[in-house]
Amino acid sequence: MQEEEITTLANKVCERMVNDIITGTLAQGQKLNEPELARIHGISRGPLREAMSRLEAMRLITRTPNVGARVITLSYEELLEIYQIRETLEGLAAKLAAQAMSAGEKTNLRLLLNSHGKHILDTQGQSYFQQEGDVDFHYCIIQGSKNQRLIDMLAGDLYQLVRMYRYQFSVSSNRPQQALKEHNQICSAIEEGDADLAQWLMKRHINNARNNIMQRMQTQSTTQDGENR
Amino acid sequence: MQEEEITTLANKVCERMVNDIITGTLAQGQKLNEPELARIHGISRGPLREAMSRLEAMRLITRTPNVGARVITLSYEELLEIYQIRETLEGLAAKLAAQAMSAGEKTNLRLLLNSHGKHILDTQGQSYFQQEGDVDFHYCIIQGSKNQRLIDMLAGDLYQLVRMYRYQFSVSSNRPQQALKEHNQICSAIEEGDADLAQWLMKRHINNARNNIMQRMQTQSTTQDGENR
DNA sequence: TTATAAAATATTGTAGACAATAATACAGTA
DNA sequence: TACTGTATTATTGTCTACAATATTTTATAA
Repeated sequence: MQEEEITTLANKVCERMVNDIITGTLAQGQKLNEPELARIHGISRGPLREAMSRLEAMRLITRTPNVGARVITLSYEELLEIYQIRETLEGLAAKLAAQAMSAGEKTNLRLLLNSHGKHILDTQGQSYFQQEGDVDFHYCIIQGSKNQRLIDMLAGDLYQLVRMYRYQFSVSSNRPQQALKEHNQICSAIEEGDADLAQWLMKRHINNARNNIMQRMQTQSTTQDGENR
Repeated sequence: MQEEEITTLANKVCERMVNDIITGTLAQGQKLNEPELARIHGISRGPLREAMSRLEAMRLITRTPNVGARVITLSYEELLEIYQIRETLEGLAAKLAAQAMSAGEKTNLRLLLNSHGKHILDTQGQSYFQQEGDVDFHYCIIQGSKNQRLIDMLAGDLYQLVRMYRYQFSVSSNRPQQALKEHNQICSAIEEGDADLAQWLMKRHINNARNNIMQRMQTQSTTQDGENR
């Protein structure tokens, strides 16, 4: 088999750097030194700069000509912006999914939620898995919309940002049961092909998630802002 | 004064190539030869490849490792996808603008529409200007939303795509009076701070525009598809 | 004549060196 | 001591050359 997943150095390093930024290995606001990064990843500066061009396009880093690149810094305000957009776009995705998902896809979605429910019963402290499970659910619906550009937007740059906020602010869901209930409601609406209801439920779901996260960020606020400027 | 607008070769060439793709100088589906392009723009392949990385991130070109890059090809289906997304996002922008625009900004928006009205009276055939004027109006509202990420999404990649469709399919508005009327309605709602109405009107406006464009594309269909594959 | 395989060519991917700009350290002066 | 201008260093931007892969051409055999 030649499932070698052919790719280029720039691609591989780009992926790695995305993860480094999201997980905080490359800290917020950190200056990115090209020769050093090239050495770390074992490549030359050419491909590295291509990777950085893509990171810039994803808005994970900012670049100033002749000065250099820095990792972005997250903010409460931007998180609000992102959730406003997610609410609208994922609402659209749910609406389209209710119209476009096949019977098989709907079945898989239901099975996914069942497994989540079982997992919550088994380990009622493990919120990390729930977090990823939440991702799976939303990811399935996004895919189900069949709108490729919408999929690219939500499952691409925007999703990386959401992941980054979750990692860096450690705001995994603390309400897995409630979230699962809302997921089930959305799933039912999709199964019944009730597009408008699916859209409305999804928007409310994301709005709830936002309020939850905001509340938790308030409490722990001003914990970040560290050694780099 | 040193308003030199400092920038890099990759940036300049990227901008130029964006325009070449949108206007069709680089035709849909065309293979992009790196040495040739580098020669044309008078730079080496390094910066050129950085520019292409950004074009790829904007999804104006597609790249296959070890094979090369091609300009994207537009399709009826993708245009539908884009309008679905625009309807949602610009609806959100109108809603936010109604809440966030300053008194001065609202005044400017009204003045812009007045000048459009005057222009339509003066030259009732000039649809190209109307097209750009339409852009100005939407652009103002997007900016007025004050949601920077939303602004980036709508005024960035997505907007370039819309421009590209307009150029390549020559679908400028053939209903300037009607469009202006709808613009005035939206403007009024924003002036009154009626966010929900502004959102609803904007969604309907874009939906109308989409129907108009689709109708015209139907008639001229299968006129494209040319000499390059 | 058609199909297959090998050679030749062209194109992309990568590395390293040089040039230009910015950041830093240092010295001189008020 | 504080400040300004200069020299030094470091970093980014760019170019050229080479390596690896893909494409095209040519030759050979069925």
